[in-house]
Amino acid sequence: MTDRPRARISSRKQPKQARSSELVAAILDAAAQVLAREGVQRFTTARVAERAGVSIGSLYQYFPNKAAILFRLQSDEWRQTTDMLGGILADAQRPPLERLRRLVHAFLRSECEEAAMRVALHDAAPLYRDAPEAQAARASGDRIVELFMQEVLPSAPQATRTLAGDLITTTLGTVGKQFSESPRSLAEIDAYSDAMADMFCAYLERLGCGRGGA
Amino acid sequence: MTDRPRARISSRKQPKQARSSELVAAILDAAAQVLAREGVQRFTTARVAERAGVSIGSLYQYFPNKAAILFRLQSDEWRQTTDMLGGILADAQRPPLERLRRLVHAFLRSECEEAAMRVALHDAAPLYRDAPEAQAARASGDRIVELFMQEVLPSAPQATRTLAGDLITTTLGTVGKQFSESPRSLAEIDAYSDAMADMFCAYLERLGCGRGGA
DNA sequence: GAAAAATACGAGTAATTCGTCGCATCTGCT
DNA sequence: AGCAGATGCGACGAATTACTCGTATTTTTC
Repeated sequence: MTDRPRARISSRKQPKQARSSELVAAILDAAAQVLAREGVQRFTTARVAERAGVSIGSLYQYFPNKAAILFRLQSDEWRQTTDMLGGILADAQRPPLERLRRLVHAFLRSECEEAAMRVALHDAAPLYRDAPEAQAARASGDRIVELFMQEVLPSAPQATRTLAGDLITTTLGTVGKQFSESPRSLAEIDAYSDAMADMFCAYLERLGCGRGGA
Repeated sequence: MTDRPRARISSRKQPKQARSSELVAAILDAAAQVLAREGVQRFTTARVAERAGVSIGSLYQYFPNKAAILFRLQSDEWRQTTDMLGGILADAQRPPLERLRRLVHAFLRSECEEAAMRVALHDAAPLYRDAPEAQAARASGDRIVELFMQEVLPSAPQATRTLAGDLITTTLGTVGKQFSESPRSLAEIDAYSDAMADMFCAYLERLGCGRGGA
């Protein structure tokens, strides 16, 4: 824990012409493919460049190093996921616990899509985990959850709410990751989602002591 | 997902004299240290051998490759953990849900010990995850849980029980792993354990429909 | 259309890695 | 003591890796 390779992750150069934007897109696309098909161990800049039909030199004009490519993929995933989850939780029409159940279903479904890439991306975490950008990205999701928890547990003490929110978020994320490592049928996904939602709801209703929603 | 490096993990040679047993022990000890201090990226056979005060050639006489060392460390961890958890769950004196709560506490505490090594070991999973030995090891833990679930949810249908057991096991494992990635105080560990146990108990009691233990 | 800027190229470098193999040393046994 | 097998050694080969840099090509600007 002394001397992990410090990752510079900030971008190297912004594409200004159309062709370079396409090049960056091609690289990201190829990176996702290489990651899914070959795994982290064989994820190399040379392979990504080759699959993208781009020279290795061009790749390094827009990404300062290998970790930056991986982080960019992960970052795009995170943004996409938080947007989706934020949308579901904000739907004021439905009772809170039903929103939570929908969220669990949506999350597990999305985790199981492109599972190979996501698993490999997770395997690559040690390459970018320590980067400050990564920690900042995580924080934004937490705020959404905090608001939801205030709605569903208005009378609980702050500490309890934060702890419960953290537990649910962590469970959803880590269990979802683990779940998606094996190939799953739609029926399995729904069954597991319902079980997880049941668990969350039972927990929250007990914490709320009879003042539950659904 | 086509062509991951196939890991031969079976042992190369059994130590027959005392000195070679000590050598193997020294290697495993050094491996744990290197893993904890340097992380997976810098976990190399040469570094392990050097730290163990042993030549690289000797190392390769007892371990067929790098993955075998990591797998051996992981394997020892698993055995130790399953033994502990099995002991707690088998304690017929206490009501089932109290045993579960104790189990959660014990598991989180043990995860937080040697956290650095465990995190790095987890990062190394892609190196041995596909090995058949690893999958066999996982199965043994599941049986213990299955028995416990029969005790706490005797009237629930088999499918429900299995699903709930799987969910709880997975949650405990993955959330515990994530939780232990940050340094934690004893108070934090206890608070988080209680929250997790609360969640499990609320879930199981709801499933059991009023026939809970604690 | 020419100068300037942006983009693309890919051979080459330096470093690191795993794992082998031939030889030296040690241990137990008669 | 003396031998055979077990153990220990570490320089070395072969492969892979991330990343740079000088040059060629394309696009934009005037």
